Amino acid sequence: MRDESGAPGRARDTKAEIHRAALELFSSRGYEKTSLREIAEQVGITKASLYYHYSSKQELLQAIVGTFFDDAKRVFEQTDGLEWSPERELEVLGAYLDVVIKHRATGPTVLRDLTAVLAAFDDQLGDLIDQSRRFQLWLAGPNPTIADRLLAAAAVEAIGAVLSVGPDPSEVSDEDLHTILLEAAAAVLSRKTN
Amino acid sequence: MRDESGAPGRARDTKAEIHRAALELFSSRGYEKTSLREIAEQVGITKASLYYHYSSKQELLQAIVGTFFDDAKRVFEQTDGLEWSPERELEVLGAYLDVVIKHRATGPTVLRDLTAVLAAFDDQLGDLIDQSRRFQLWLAGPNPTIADRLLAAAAVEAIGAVLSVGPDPSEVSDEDLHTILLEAAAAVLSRKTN
DNA sequence: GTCTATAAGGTGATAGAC
DNA sequence: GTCTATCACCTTATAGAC
Repeated sequence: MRDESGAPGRARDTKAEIHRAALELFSSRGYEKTSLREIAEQVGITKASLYYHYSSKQELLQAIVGTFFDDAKRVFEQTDGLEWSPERELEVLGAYLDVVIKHRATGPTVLRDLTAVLAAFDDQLGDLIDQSRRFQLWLAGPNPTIADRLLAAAAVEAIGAVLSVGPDPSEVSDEDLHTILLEAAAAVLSRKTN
Repeated sequence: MRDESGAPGRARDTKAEIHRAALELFSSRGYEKTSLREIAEQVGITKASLYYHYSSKQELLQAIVGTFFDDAKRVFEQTDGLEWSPERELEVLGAYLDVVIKHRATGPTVLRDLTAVLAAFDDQLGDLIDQSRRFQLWLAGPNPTIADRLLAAAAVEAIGAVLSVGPDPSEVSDEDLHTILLEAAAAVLSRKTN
């Protein structure tokens, strides 16, 4: 009766280890190609035990990618009803960049098996895509041309270069990463007509 | 003895239809989640017949993505031993952009199931990654700082915004796409120290 | 919390008739 | 070129003992 859900006792270690092992395997081998047997093996338990902690493979994926989506969603929502201005544009873009930097360890999993990720978030998917679209449209500025919208998309893509450096901060610090890529994205947006 | 390999007789239609159906299904449902049964069903043949044309699922994927990789490789190789200059930088970037635009229909498949694609090109993978890295390093210019290399990566990522518009040229023409995104990528590269 | 054992079903691939 | 029939395998998931 000691460590149920709140207490950080031994019981939670297994769940955390499963999470860690899954993230690692999903990132390197991909979601579909990683079987629950492999994850269980790496942790040192059996498949059945794994099911005690996570009731499905999808739930495991949701636990891994979910926090990233939540954070991203918060940034997207931030622009709803917000009046556009050049300064706010940079602020919002910077906030999004921070989210990507923070969750860059989960980045490869999202990139490598987007299909599976999308399937796992099937119910929230409509909202997410919608908000992402509104986010990019907001970035495009007032009365955007098609070129403006394309540039907004390119700016967001440029931020994805975060993943071109490894997850450890050996080469570049998070601050440098933020500064350099925000500059890059801003340079793209500066090509807009407004 | 009429239509063997060269002649465009009826015989080749099935193979082309398989290719088309597979591209469509891979793009929408993903590679791993698309079964050969589904592809065969869509074409109106059986799985076994499919195997007459493509001897494995991987071979089908290779046929779909292969031409894109070949074209991309050619652009990458182009920079080997080529002396860097601002003008050439734009030329090379434009050539890469053209390749992405040309193959944008296969883009989603590569993006969505990168894992499977990488597995299918296991043997050529070392070369491809190596050449891609050299390509980005060349783009970074002479004596690049870490920031320069990051910007080169961001420029390449920005070009990926091609996929944010659909595969049909209804909204934007290929020429406009080229102009706008080349400008965007150039804007990113202009932040470099050289 | 973890185990063994097993269910139920789909997968890629092959053999051989037509 | 296409079919029917089948194989061997692996998967996710569950039941119930310890």
